[in-house]
Amino acid sequence: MLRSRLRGLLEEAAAQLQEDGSWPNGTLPDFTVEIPDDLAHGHLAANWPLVLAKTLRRAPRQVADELLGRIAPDPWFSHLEVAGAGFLNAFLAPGASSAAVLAVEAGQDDYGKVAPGSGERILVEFVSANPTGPLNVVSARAAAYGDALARLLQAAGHEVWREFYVNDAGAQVEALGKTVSYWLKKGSPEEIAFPEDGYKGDYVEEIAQAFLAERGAKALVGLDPTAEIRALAEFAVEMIGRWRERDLLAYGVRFDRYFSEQKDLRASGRVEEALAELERQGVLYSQDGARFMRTSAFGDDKDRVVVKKDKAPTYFAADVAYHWDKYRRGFSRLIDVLGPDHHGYLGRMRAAVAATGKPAESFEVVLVQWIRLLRDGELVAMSKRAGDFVPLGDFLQEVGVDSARFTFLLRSPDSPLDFDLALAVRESQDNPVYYVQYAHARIASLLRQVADQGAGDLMLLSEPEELLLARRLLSFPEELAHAAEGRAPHHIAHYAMTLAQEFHAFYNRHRVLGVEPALSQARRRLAAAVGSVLKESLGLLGVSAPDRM
RNA sequence: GCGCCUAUAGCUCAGUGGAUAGAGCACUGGCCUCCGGAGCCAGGAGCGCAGGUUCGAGUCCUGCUAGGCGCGCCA
Repeated sequence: MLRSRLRGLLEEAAAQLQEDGSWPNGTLPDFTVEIPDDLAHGHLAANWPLVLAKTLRRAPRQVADELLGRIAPDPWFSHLEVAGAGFLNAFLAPGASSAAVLAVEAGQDDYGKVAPGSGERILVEFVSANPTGPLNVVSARAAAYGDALARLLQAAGHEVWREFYVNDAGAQVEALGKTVSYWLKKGSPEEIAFPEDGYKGDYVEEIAQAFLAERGAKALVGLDPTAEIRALAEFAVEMIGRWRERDLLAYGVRFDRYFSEQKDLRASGRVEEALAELERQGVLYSQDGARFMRTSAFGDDKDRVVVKKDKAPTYFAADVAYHWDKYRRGFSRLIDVLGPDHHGYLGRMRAAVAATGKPAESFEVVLVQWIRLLRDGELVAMSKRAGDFVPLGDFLQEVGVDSARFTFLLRSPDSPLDFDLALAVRESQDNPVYYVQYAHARIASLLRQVADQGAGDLMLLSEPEELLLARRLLSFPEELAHAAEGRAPHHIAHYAMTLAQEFHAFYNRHRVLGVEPALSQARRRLAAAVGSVLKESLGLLGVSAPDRM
């Protein structure tokens, strides 16, 4: 909206120059319009003359002058100037302030968003933590990221579905069942040794107690050991699932579906169907008694086993089936948000997608790096199996939802993050999120006090601080699109910080109340517009925008 | 050994190939008779190392160093 305005002006000027023969015809190279840090470089800066210099074979500044001579007057810009090596710097005029306020008002709470239905159908899978223990703080980052990404994509006009893959089949769940069994029998004549691959957290004992309370010891009578462990595992997974949903809900994350590997894939025959599909595609072959998939033909390092010697499908086979099923449900794009420990998996998964005949670029993976948990500078080990982790619920209790989400979303997903728990708790009051929320509350308070007495005159918004706010507001749609495109919610967090900062600066320097009515009303509308965009930004991050704090 | 991510201010991190590299926290000094001082203004200090591409590199390429993670007929 903002950048494209300047871009349009420049392109028109260039078209004229081409038309009258001053410039050669043909496609001109692309250029950037950026928001400089230093206002001396204008509100906006374009580098086209620098880029064009080679094509046109003349000095950048001369190109700039030629462009400048053809640029039509525009109400958004007071003037443009040539600067530096050949930048075109543009300075905003009150027309831009006016346009900014009107645009935000017209958009209601959807300013900058793209109407739904214009985009793709996207399935975002995230968290997908093993169902063998309560969610811990490591999942918090992935949950914040995946949810914010989903919100962003929705804002960008896509239809988005959030899914959590529950990996509830296989050895680890069995180990969980064995551990529950251990606790049930502890202290009784049938007491058994703690399972070698058992889970050490206290929560398993809690599950055993709950089993006794809800089902009673009789529930296991007559079951053979395998059936007993299966029953206990099922109970445990269910209970952990309830904890999981409770924690995620408290965190503001709601999944459209928890997709069970056991029920939705294996029991329903999806794995066999997917394998049959792969057979049809002719990408399977037998070797050493196992069934292999020719993933190496699609860019993987080597071929992978899908059916083991013992005829059981591998975890990989289930995952192939899962993704195949996602496409079959009508999604045109899949985004997997995974931990860095899964990256060894990407090659074969991409190959699998390609092998089922789907366009490779429709399957995206975002690796969210670990957070390294520290407590007073000491590294905290985090292994579910060792029972040494910080549960999500406790973490949120200590740090707070808004504070936690904002902290995670301020960072790019591929940046490893050191998170000192002691520090986070101590400093949660200093969290940048409050800076943004404070700006919003301040505006809400202001609006409670300044009566709406007409439209005022938006063209009076000509102070430097007002023009900066106009620039920031006008850039929001582009910022949003850019963040969605780059799968980068952290751009929105930084945008919100900057907008809040620019509002605080404006507010400290200028008064809304007690100035002439036409100006007062214009400033009221400007403040309201800022408040509205702050709220939208925070909303995209899943952070609340309180009117009072 | 191979692969992925990372290295920017004292700390935690931003930075679509552009100008004098930014923010928050921490530290120092100023700022309300008045719309919320959880705020504003000012100050110091930084791109791991070496090459290359480019008019221009924190950004792209190569090598090196350091840290994290991964390389099963486990899940």
